[in-house]
Amino acid sequence: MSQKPFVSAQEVAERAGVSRSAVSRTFTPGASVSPETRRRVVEAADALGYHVNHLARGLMLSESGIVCLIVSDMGTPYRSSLIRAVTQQLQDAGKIAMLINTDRSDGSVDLALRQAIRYRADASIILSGMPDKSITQLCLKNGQRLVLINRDDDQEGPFRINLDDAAAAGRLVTAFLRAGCRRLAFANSEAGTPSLMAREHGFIAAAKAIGLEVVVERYGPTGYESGRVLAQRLLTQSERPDAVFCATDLIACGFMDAARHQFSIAIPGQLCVAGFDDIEQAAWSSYELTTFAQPVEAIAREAVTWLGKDGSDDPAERIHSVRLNADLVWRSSIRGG
Amino acid sequence: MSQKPFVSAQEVAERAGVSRSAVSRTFTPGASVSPETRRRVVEAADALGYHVNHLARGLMLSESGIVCLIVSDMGTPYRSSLIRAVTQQLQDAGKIAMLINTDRSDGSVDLALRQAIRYRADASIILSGMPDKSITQLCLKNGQRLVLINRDDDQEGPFRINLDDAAAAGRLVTAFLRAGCRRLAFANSEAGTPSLMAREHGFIAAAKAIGLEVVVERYGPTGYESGRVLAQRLLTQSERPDAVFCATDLIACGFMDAARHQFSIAIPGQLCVAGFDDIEQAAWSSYELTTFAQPVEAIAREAVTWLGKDGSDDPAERIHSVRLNADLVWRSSIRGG
DNA sequence: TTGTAAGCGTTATCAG
DNA sequence: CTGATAACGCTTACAA
Repeated sequence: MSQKPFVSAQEVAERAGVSRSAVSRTFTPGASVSPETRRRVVEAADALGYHVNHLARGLMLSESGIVCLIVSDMGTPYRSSLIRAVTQQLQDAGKIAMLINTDRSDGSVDLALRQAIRYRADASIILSGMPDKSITQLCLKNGQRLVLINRDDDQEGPFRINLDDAAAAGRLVTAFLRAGCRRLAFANSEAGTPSLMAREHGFIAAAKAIGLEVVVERYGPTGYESGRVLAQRLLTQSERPDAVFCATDLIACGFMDAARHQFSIAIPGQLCVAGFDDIEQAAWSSYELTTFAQPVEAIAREAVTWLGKDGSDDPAERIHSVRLNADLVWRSSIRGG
Repeated sequence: MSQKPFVSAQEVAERAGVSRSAVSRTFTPGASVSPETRRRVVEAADALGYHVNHLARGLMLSESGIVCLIVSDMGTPYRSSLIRAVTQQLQDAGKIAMLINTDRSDGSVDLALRQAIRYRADASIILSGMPDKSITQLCLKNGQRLVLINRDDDQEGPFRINLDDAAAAGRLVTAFLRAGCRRLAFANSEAGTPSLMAREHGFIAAAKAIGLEVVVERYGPTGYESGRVLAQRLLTQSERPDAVFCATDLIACGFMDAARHQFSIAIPGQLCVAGFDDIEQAAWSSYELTTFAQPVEAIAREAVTWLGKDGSDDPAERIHSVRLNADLVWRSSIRGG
């Protein structure tokens, strides 16, 4: 077809009979253009189908409007709902999301961040995995802002959004106790991420505080199938637990399904179960799972607002981390309530 | 901090003691550079933390490497798994995905495509909603390639990937028949998208072909809750159906939950159920849902391969649409099998 | 308010 | 193989 498909400001200017800077100004929020000029420019632009080239604009402004989302397991309910919330809020803030899938390998987080730098993303938001400290520094040095969600790291540069996993897990012990449970168990994956481990440790600590032991089992990746296997292991022990805290809802769903259909255990009659994340499925009537809600909207808001703040603030004054609460959502997988 | 955060090829050239074109060539796949020059350039680049600016590169090549994904309801299992597959394959092909959330309103698909043009995306892949024909033309005129997934439209320009929904739905009638079912029902949402309607019509037509009527009910958006409401309506009728085809798995899950827990109907004993999509939850033991599998990997592959093809081919020879099969996945929500 | 001109960081072209 | 030079499309002083 045509060799030069995109319309440039130059062509609009010619058609409108003005200079190309007039065109530029027309599409720049805080610029002064006479109403008459603006009208003619807009008219010509519409007729020609002109759209400002954000690549070129980004080149000039050294602000691309691009924010990279670095994610693995994005098919998972919790992850995908977080992506939904973040993309929506970014768009509301006039930015746009680039999505990088890091399922392949662990080093791929570093590769993803390199990609973000190449596209001169204004920032990167990391939802999974953990970048090498050297890459983090590289990003920061390149003026890239970094947000870590539920990564619970102690690096200084990035903005960190975390949940109070341990505190939440602690509150659950009381709930189990009120339901008359005494033999507590914790079903975790082998992923060993900080938030997963915080839930485990918080639960154990709170139990120990009132003199109860917790049987801990860890297996596989963080998903439904692991929940089934964990049920296999925990429910065949001589002293069967009467309360299980699963590290995530997905694990809890697998656990409940195995408990009911394979071991014919009544929930919550003979066994109380809790999860974490409050994915959509937790509310389905096959589960009715009591769980802690990830405040996805709040997380997204925190991230986007922080990005919106002027980077030129005194770095010392800038907030570097925020801790949000995970509220307990009561459903019928725990007795009482 | 520093005012000019990003390192440019210029600086690398100076440090390496070569011209900037030498630097450019070093990072351009098919360019000729002497091993010695390359070594010095790479060394300098590493030391300085240089990364090619893809914004500028895109400006030059008029090929940004960006592909826009236009999606609504991305928190949904089927959508998110498709996003996962597409992003992965795009990355494997050396491209990168921009994700645009169109949950807000219907016109937002048009807005999204405008955004894609601004960032000079090489292509846009539309997973939900339908763009106005004028916008489609605008994209095509701007050299943007367009892929429509399961949009089942008859526009000429875009590449269309569709499932044979009607044929799949037809095969299901036979399956229900073999299970001894005679009172068929179809549970649909009110969304009325082409693929949803094709399933409905295909099912009705195949049933009529063997002399059976189908009770059709439509309600709300395409989700779990609608499935519950649809169960409410279909299972309280005087002649209760003994087989229900739900337009999507999400609807089917809601339907099954209501049927079992609210109406105490045994599945598949008293009622056979089928869905569409084969989301992860369909395999969970609370559902064991017989369903049609969306070939997400194949869809992603078709899309990305088509994008990879040289756009300069004779447009007449270029393939404009492909139709994939949805295989039936047998599970225990239908008797026999 | 408007136009002119410089520069952002690339890559392609073309001599050498 | 290498280096100078001209685009690419935009914004923004600066001068009119």
